[in-house]
Order: sequence, then C-alpha cells, then structure tokens
Amino acid sequence: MFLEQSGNGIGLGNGFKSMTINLKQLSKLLKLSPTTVSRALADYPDVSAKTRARVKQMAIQQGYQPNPVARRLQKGKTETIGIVITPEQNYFSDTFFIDLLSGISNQITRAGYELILGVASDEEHEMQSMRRMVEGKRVDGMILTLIREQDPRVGYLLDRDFPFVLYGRTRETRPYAFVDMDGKQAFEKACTYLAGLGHRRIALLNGEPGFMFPVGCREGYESGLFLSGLELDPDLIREWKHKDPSQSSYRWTLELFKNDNPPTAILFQTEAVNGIFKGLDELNLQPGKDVALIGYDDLEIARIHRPSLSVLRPQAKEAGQRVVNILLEVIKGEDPEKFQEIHQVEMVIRETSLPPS
Amino acid sequence: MFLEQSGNGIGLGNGFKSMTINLKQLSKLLKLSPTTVSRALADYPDVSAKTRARVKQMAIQQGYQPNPVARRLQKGKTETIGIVITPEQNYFSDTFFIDLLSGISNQITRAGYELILGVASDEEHEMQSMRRMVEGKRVDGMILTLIREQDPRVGYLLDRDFPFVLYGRTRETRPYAFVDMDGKQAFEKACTYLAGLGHRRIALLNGEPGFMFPVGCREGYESGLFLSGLELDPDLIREWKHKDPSQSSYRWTLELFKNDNPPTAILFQTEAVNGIFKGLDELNLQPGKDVALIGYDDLEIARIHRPSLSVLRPQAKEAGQRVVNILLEVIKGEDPEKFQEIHQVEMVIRETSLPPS
DNA sequence: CACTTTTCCCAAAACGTTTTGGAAAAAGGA
DNA sequence: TCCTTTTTCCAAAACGTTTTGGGAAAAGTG
Repeated sequence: MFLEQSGNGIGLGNGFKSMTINLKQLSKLLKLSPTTVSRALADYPDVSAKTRARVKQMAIQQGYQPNPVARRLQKGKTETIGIVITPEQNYFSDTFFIDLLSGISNQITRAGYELILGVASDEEHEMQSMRRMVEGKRVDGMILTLIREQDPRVGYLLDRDFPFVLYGRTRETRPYAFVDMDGKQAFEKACTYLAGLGHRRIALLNGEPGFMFPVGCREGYESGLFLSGLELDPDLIREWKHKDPSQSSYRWTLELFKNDNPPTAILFQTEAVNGIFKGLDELNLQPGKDVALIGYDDLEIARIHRPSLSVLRPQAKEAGQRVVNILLEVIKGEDPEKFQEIHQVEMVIRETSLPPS
Repeated sequence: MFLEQSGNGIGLGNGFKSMTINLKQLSKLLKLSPTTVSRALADYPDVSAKTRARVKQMAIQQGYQPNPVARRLQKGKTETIGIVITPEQNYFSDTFFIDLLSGISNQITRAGYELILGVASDEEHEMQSMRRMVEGKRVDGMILTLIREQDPRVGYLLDRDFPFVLYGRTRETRPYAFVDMDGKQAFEKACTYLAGLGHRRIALLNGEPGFMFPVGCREGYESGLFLSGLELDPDLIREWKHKDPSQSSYRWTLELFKNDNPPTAILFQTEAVNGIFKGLDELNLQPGKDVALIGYDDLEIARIHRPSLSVLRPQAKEAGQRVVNILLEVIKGEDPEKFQEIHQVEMVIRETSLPPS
C-alpha cells in the first residue's frame, strides 16, 4: 500500500535483492517529510524528542541506512581515504605493516570512512595511483608510508594543499603532519644498553639509503656510541638492500667478521634477521652467545627463534590509529603543522643481548 | 567571463585548491549542453564526429574528469569492490598474499573501479566488516580469501544474491564463482615425484583443519601415495596451527622423527618452513640431504635458503586478476556458475628434492 | 488580548552526473 | 515541393541525500 513509487530493489543488473529502504520511503512510512527524518537521525535540535525517538525506532526496525554515495555527493566529501603500498619493498614482512594497516583500518571504519587501497609495483606507479585518487576526486586525504628522503609525493600534495599524513618523515622544509617512530632514540637506547653490558665493537646493519627510516637509526647509533664514549668505526656500518634483505644482510654479516677486530654486537632491522642468522651460522658463531643482537621491529621470527631475539618494538597499531585521527583533523581544516608526533619505541630484552663473552 | 556560477574550488573545509572543472563548466566553455558533452565523452553515436573530437580535446585540455561520486549515484553502482583480510592468520607471509592483492588491485584500477579494504581481527569482525560493506551499499561485489570448510560468509552472500568471488572453495552445494589453485594436483605431483626418486616414507605437514586449502593438499598427497603404490601411514601426517606456523611445525617435525621408521621426505606449506628447518637442525638432519623437502608457495625464504627449497608455485598475481575479471562479470549479471576456475600449480625443483640417501 | 519568541516541521534547492524523450535541422525520396 | 527519414543536439528528470530558508503552531510575555 505504501511505497508505490521509486522502484527499489532492482538496483544492480544482477538479481541482488536490495532489502534496503531509502529516505523517501522511510519518511512516507512515518508520515513525515524527508527533511525531518534526515534531521531527526542527525540529532538536529529542531526536531522534537518524541518524533526523533519515533524516527530512530522506525529506522532501526526498517534497517534504514543512508546511501553513502548520495550523502557524499551532497556533502561534497568522499568520506574515503587512500593509501598506496608497494610490494617490491619487502614491506609486508610479517606483522609490522599489517599491524599498522589494522590500526588505520579500524579507526577509519570507526569514523564511518572508507579505506581505498592501491598496490603499485614501483615509484612511478605509486605516484600514478596516488594521482588517480587525488585528481580523480576519489579520496579526501592520503596516508603515505615508507617515506624516502626526497619524496616527490609530499611535494605534490603540499603543492595542491591536499590533506595527507605521513607515517615517517622526509626532507621537506614546508610543514606537514606526520607520525613517526623515534628510531633515533630507540637505536641510541639499544646502543648504550649494549655498551653498558661491556660491548665495545657494536656494528650497525642498517636499511637502504634513500629511505628515511635508516637515517634516524644511524643518528641514534652514532649518538649512542658517543654517549658511551665509543669511537665510530665506518667499517662497522653496512646497509642491506630492500629488494632482498636476507641475501644482502647475509653477505654483509660475513664481511663484518672479516674485520681484524670484529663486532661483538649488531644492531639491525629485524627484517634482515634471516640473513644475519645464516651468516653467523656459517661463521660458527652463536647468536646471543658469541654475538649480541638487537633488532628493530618485533616480528614473529624474533619471538619464536631460540635464542629469542631482543628487539625494539614500535607500537604499529597505535601509530596507525593516530595517523587516521590526525588525517581526519587535517581534512576538517586543522593546520597540519600542529600534528607532528614522534612515538617512543619500547625495548624488549630477550635472549640475544648478553654481555660479550 | 565564463564560469560565473557554481562556486567551484572550495570543495572541502580545508584550502584544497580544486583545480578541477565540472561538466557544467566544461559544457559552457564549449557552448554545448551538458547532455551533449557527457554523451560525446561516452562515445554515443548521436553526437557528430566533429563535436565529439572538439569535446574530447577540450576535456583533455581542461583536465576534466567526471566526478565519480556523482556518476555512482546516477548509475546506481558504487564502482567499488570490497575485501576483508585478517592479520591473525599469518596470511601476509611474504610475497604470496601481496602478489594476489597486487593482481586484484591492478585489475580493479584498470576497470575504473575502487578496492576498499577491511582489516578484521577475528571471524566475527570479518563478518561485521563485510556486512557493513554489503548492507551499507558501499560495494558492488566482494572478494573472499582464506576460505574455511564451513564458511558463513558464502551462505550470507548467496542468501542475498550479492555478487562475490572466492579465492578458494568451500563446502556449499549452491553454485558460486571461484578461482582456486589445484592444490590436489600439486601435492599429487610432488608426492609422485618424490616417490619416483625412491622415497618410501613421505610425510605431510599440513595446514590447520577448518580451512579449505589443506583439504586439497591432503587429497593430492593421498592420491600421490596411491598412484605410487605406497601405503598411507597416519603417523606421517601432522597439522600445524595458523596462529604460530613456525612453532607448531617445529614441534611436529621433532615428533615425526621419533617414529621407528621416520620419513625421508616432507611435504608442507612453505609458511611452516622455519619450524621445519629448526627442527631438522636440532635433529642434526640436513635439509635436502637427509630429508627431502617440497613446500607449497614460493616465498623469499625458499629462494634464498641454502640449500634452496623446491616448491610448488601458485601464480598468485594471475589468480588475482582472474578473480576481478570474474567478479566484474558476475556484477554485470552473468551466472556465477559459469566461473569456476581451477588453476594449475607449477613445481619448481631446486636443491631440497634429492633421492633418499 | 496582542505581540513576541520558541518549537517543530517542511518545500525546494543543491551536489554532478547520466538517461529519457523529444525537437529542430539537415538530408533523402517522391 | 512536400513528406519522410536521419542526424544532431538538448531540456528535464532522476539518483538519494543534506542544507537552506522559511512558516505555522504553540508557548511565553506584557
């Protein structure tokens, strides 16, 4: 008897039985105008408490949910934020990135937003994918990860005042919003800890230059050495490659111990641990016993290996949530400069950080 | 002089300088109606070749891109497809899943669609996230991965005729579209290969029951044994846990060799390789030399380990692309029953598949 | 009672497209 | 020339919301 108009239920070409009701139908059911129903659901003060309750109850009973596409058009917002990931960089190593993504996703959902994902095979496609999102008006804001020292994405977004937040930092003088882990403080802490145990030859097997995160790690390493009264020896610093962390770190491990005065401890990103273990094994050195190890990131391998690996543990999930909350503020129009967070990194001492033998 | 109306360029609350032009403005520039411009760009035959060319050129020059939100509202489609992933299951292990996702993402972009991602911590949230996408009219179709034997998601989507495609299969009598790897054929091939080398005691370290993919693996294993005239020995079959593949497979490896008549070869999912290597090491057994190994999935560790691991290699990227192409057909209204694909799995012989010593 | 204020509701416009259903102009046919 | 067909274009409606700008009724005030 009602609902004679607006042939609903045959939305798509296929037979999807849309059992959904729209605003007009709902308002007819309530004998109210669409305006009032809309405003009742949005808790506007100019609709009486009684009708508001009535509207809300009927909405629940009918399972009404406003069509997000229509709302987006009217509001001039996509209620969507974008992220582009690159598989080539071994970034999905175990739990770290997925934890970050998990924090991001949950917070986005909580805000009623959507997360759209791009997967790009290289830097060029990464930029292309982002431009499609931005220029195609598909997102209200962008989240950037795995930041490079010179990162064209940041300049691009700054140039058009498009809202974005970095997980990480870059070399850029204009202010922007970011959430970063205090890699410097973390490596400083790990380095002074090892020095405190009596280690005098501490090596750094760092991430690939060009990316920003190894920069902080190195600063912390150098600062840790200095605070502990140790000399910096360039022979104790090596960099593994993103393309194959295990292979390159394996080779550098072997090389580090060709040194006349080899290290008694190594700091590194946990991503590279397989290669280090393999190298040490080949050299008949026992991890933890003959060489102390502290990795950055608490991956599964770190926990299950025997001896278990001491690590620096960033709170990826929390960081992801912060990134989203900040981005939502920036989208609202807040000044990005106000949102520059550096999160502390916890050190988890397990079995590979003993004094030198 | 033109463009006096519709204050463009101040879309969002922030200062994003939208340098975009909309259809109305473009049509005014061309001294044509929006209708004609829209139809020209969509290659309708009822607009002359001359004006069509003129329109297209101006569109490019002005950088016009139709607002996707407005198009979606009018077309009654979201041009979006959804996927929900669960981090708890160690699914992001290395390159496999990201390859699948990469294939999915690229194909979706090519179709002008969007991929929205949900991250759920458990089965309940997984369902919740999917329902939000489906009932909230946020997607036109769903992609499901990591399928369980009894998977409520499939029944849910079938019940409401909502378009979806599985990567994998489930126990469900009603027809549905899927792309699956031929795990059975793969394990059969690996098993007969090992038997052909002279192995008589071949173990299976399989994935956790409840999920669908170990079912095919086991079938192939049993069939391979049968074809090779070998007896099935239940003592040679063990199952690792998704929560910690390494730890559980480590324990099962030790147990397998407590057998009076231990295996000379092991078939398994590469995900569990760390635990197996560790177990063999502890037993002073050399992988490849004392025990032949073939893993399912070609992860980085398989390639870089010495000896390198022989593997069964599914073409994840291609599968991802097929999943999307099929889903787009199903969304168009094609019968899902027509799209049931089982992809062959390649065997890559490396160094861990030698005859028994 | 007359006037003002507050409460509660709604019609119409707007968001930017695509589709519908012509209509005018040009071309073809007798 | 007159009628029919084809070509080329366009005004208006529609998609489903939210927002704007009132307006009628109720309540308060003197």
